[in-house]
Amino acid sequence: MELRQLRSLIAVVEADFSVSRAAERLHLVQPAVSQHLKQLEEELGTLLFSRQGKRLAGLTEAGERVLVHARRVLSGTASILAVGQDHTGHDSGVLRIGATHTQARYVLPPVIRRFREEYPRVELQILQGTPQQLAVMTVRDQVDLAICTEALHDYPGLATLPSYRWNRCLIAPLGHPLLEVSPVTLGRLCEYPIITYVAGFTGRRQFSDTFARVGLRPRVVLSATDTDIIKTYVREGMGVGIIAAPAFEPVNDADLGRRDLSHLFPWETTRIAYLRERYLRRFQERFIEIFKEEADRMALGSRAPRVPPGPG
Amino acid sequence: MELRQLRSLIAVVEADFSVSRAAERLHLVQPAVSQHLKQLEEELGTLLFSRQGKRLAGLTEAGERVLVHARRVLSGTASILAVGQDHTGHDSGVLRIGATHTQARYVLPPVIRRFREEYPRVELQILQGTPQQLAVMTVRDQVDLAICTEALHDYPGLATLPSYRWNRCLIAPLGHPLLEVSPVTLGRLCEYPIITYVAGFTGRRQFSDTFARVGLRPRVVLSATDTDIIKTYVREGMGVGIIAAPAFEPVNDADLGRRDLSHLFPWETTRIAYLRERYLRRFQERFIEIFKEEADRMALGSRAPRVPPGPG
DNA sequence: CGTTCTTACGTGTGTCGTAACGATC
DNA sequence: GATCGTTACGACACACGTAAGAACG
Repeated sequence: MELRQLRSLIAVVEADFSVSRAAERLHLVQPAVSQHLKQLEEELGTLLFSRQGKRLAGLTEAGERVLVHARRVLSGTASILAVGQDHTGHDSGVLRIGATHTQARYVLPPVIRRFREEYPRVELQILQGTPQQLAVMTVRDQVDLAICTEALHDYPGLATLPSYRWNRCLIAPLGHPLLEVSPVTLGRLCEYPIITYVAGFTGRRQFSDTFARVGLRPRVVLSATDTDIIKTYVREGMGVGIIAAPAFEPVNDADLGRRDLSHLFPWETTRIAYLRERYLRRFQERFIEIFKEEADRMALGSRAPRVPPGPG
Repeated sequence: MELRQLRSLIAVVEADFSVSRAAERLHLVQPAVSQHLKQLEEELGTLLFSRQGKRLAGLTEAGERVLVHARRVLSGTASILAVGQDHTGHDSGVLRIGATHTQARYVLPPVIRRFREEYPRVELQILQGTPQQLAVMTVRDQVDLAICTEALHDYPGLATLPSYRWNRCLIAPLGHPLLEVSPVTLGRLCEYPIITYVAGFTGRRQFSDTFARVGLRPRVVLSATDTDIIKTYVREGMGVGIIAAPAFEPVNDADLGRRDLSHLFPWETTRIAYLRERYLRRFQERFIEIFKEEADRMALGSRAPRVPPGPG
């Protein structure tokens, strides 16, 4: 068995079972990749691909199983290379961060700024996606770190560190009655059209559950994945927004009124996730540190409780 | 990076940094192994070994880190080969079981007997060790499955399945006063010299803690790792034995009296451990099944509670 | 002086690329 | 007929083994 054979296996799977495209990606010619697959199947004594004629159609059961471990193997070699780069003293490399829009837009900027100062030679990549997608990207080693609030529990291969806790706030055009009335209750919220996140994003599940538990049905007239979109339509007067508190920017959002809602909803914990077994380079660990520091600083301004030391 | 380079790295470490002996084990000549190490160090740009002159003395920090992942990589390739063997239909191979003496002597025999009938072409190896050693052997992939009650919690890389619960019983020469008096209490036990397991074995910690918690100090006059040894000295009249109940054999031990002590001590859970990430071959999973079935059968004869479904 | 690792060199294996062939939509 | 995979073949690379040299106890 050779590493190149495993690389070809994975490349073919990720190229939707096109050997030619896999070969391109690997900077090889197509017969070479074909040979790798053949050699693997011969050594293992089993077909890894189901075929339709000559064309590859999918993985056999054996193929699925092999794939899992092939990924582990190559992840291991990547870790080994990373150790090397860490010890050559070059603080250079690539840091691939997976984040939702809310994280990338409102939470990450100060973190990124500090990180860039410390590691100017590290190329930063921010890849966006739904929490679900981020989790998958992380286990597939397409991002180094993922930052999100949801969907991480289902992947035992991921280690997750709690980074900060947050809750929601209400935003509305200045002068809106909900900004004046005291106190705000779940019932009051239901009297107005609401704009918030779509399901699967930024604590939407807990949001909905909170109302459901007391038998209320909020009138969500619009939901979006991005806080920006929510703000936009709040400004247009389509309804009141319920957003993650860290996403409110006092300066840019001075035209909007804001009220804290942490007495109404459960606190959410945003976590940093990465592949449990992989080697984290120095600057990757440092990024996590900076993130936590900035998160703590942010928490000082709010009433957020400390993150629990809980397990991943 | 090539797999052979990683193999050489590991072999050299496991040969106490002798390149020649590593080469022997790998069925290579010594310059070949030297070259592998050199290539690895060159590719990573770091020394992996600390040297005294030409001789290798130990691993550098980078070397230690690389070693961890190199093991993962080769464990992955082993899993891939195992998938292949599972799918070629040959139910042959090797099953390496790590067990303490108590397990190997009193619990495993019926399991092994059934397993051998089902898989006559699988070679069985029973490797003995302390629970601590067994855990290490498992993470190093020197055994496939380890069966023990202790020391597994400290290794996050291990998956553990609860298999059966057991408690202790008292053994003494027939006619011994402790066999007659009713009921047996911790206090009564302290009146007699006791023979039981050494620390780190077969629930010795819980044994000692139980007494300590009520301020009693049992007079342990002899401790051993093997139940056989304990029985021997009980027969010689050196004291009463406190052993794992499954280790009492009504037929062979007819010359000894026995009393259940499960009302005095906490129940222990024996677990089956294996490397979390590795692929378990069919017959390996089947062995676990058989083990659990036999454990259940054994539990029917005792008052043992069902194993909890708890996590690994 | 034996042991152990390094360096040097030749041979043979095997990997990849080119090219021609076959199948499938 | 264009696309995609397989087969055939040759050139180049390189991994291993042999053999000789250098450091260490």
